Amino acid sequence: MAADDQPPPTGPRAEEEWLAAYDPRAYTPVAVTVDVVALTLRHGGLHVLLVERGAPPYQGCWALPGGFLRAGEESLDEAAARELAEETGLQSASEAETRLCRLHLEQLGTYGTPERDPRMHVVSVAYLAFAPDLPDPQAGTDAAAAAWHPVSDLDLRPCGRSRTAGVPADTHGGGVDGRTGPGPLTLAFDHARILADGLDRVRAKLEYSPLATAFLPYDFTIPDLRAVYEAVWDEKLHPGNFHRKVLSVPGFVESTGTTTERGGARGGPRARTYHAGDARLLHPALLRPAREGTADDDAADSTADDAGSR
Amino acid sequence: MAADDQPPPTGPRAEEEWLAAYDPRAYTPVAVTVDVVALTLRHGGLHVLLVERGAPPYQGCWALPGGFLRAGEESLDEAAARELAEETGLQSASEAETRLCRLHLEQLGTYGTPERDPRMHVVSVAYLAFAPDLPDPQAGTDAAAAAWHPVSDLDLRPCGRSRTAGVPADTHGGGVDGRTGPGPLTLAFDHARILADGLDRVRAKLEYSPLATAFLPYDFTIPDLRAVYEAVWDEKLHPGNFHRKVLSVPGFVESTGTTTERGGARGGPRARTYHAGDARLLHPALLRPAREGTADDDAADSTADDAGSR
DNA sequence: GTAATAGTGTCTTTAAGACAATATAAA
DNA sequence: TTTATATTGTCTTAAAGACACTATTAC
Repeated sequence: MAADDQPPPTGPRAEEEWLAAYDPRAYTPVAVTVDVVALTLRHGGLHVLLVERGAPPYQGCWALPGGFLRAGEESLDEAAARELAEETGLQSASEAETRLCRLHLEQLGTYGTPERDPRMHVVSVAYLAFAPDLPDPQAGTDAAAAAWHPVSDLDLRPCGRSRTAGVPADTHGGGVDGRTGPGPLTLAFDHARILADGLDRVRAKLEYSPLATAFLPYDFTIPDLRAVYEAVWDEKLHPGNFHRKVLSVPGFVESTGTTTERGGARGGPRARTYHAGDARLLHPALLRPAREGTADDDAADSTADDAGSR
Repeated sequence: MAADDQPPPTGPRAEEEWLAAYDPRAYTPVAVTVDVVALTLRHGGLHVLLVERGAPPYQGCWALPGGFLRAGEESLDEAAARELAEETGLQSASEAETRLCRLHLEQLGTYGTPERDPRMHVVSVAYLAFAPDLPDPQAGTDAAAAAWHPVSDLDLRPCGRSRTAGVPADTHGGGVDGRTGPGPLTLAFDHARILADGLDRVRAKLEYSPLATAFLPYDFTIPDLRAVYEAVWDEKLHPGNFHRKVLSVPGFVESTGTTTERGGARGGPRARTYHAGDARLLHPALLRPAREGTADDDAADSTADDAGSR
């Protein structure tokens, strides 16, 4: 269903309640927001876009960028794209087209426990975005501060166990590049959980989809692509086997016929360049090397999508 | 973020708007509902639970069971479980425990285009449920009628292209078992899309998760399990290879040491029985046979979850 | 008996992973 | 020259799929 049948206030289904469905202001409200887990690769490491909260709760804490769904005006996808454009500061149409056109945006999952926001019941639809190296976000637009943070600097443990709302995690002046913070940052609300789910998703998705290319510019080399996999999976891959394997998957990459201008920073021949092929699914998949300790204790289903077949 | 920063009405971020976030009744409302794609196996075929709408819009059409999120009272998961229990008529605590305890419930995705419900902006969080053969739903509880419909009888084309709201698809008296309908049924709202996404998800999930066992009673045979795969994938599988493969995946099934009482309906030896093992991910996966025509045109990412690794 | 099915064995092909080797470019 | 890296080759092992075979049960 979409909207009908018993409205929120419990009780038998009477006619007046039926009609009440047409005026939702009459009963307990729910807020709908959209949050974005935006990932990019900088200096060879995976980074996530965060904003610093300027007001309670969790004042001074970092949080995922997001905002209210504009009711009646936009879809969830549109709201996510809008929030991301606002928060990255890529607001001008030209820049947004240039930098965000290659952006991949997909729904991650929806989080809606009543107590996740102390003020009211908030249902947040989380999105996952991958983009090639983006510039530092322009402040002044929205949040107090926005910055790319290395994922490895964040505390992603199960939950914000100590819900001491508003404690500014001692790393206030972490700097705009987020790389000088002292200890692991804790995120506001249940954003650590959302980010963890997003990381699980992107790690899984690299296996059976060609989305690693969304982290790279239009033309790239096989070693570039390998660097994406190594950063996201946090594992070294065998260069030779990786190279052969990528080329063996139909539709993954297409040769441009040219090579890079220079060799690698530390020597080596010039690499050939490629761009993304037309495959939407990798066949066969690029399976992650089996981790011994992590045999079966992965999350088989935490929250949201896939629909990817193979 | 969860709830803060600019409230829906556009404009610069002023203090009064900030405070307005604490009284969401002040601006355009959004309704949050939860819809469930409940799948079960009956007579060897995949069936979905539908309810017949008793009021406009789409009066007389079939729709996914669902209802409003009870703001402040329950999480999304709880709302989905509640709706499913209500709609299947398994309301009594004992029955619900007996029949729904083995139920698998996971979030599918969230649908929120402004025009998906003609009355107002409704954001629907869709869930996917698998269960062993369930009884026919008890009417009288909620919707006008609820019934299991063979998935093959439904029209799942891209969209409800003819949005002629309220036309009762000529199959009004299709019967409670939903198997005597004349033509393919069309679903209300965007429920055809949601169902299609759910089917994509379950088909993909059988590959790398042991969830096929959620369609079966506690004890089952390998041929039972094969029947689940064949019904969901709509493909015949090689009995010998399937049998060996299932047994070769660690943690998929565990032998009970006994066999069925009788052989197959049409002859054959008694099969050994098993129950689900403790693996949460299949390793190696049971890959679907490659369809020639469907090489790459699957949906690589339509809407929501996974977080399943491999 | 006849027909159908459970379960196993074997073989071929494909893909993954471990190494090794060669060529090219930076310092 | 030295060192690092791109790219290709070879070999071993694991798994998928095709096919054949035996044993068991319903009718």
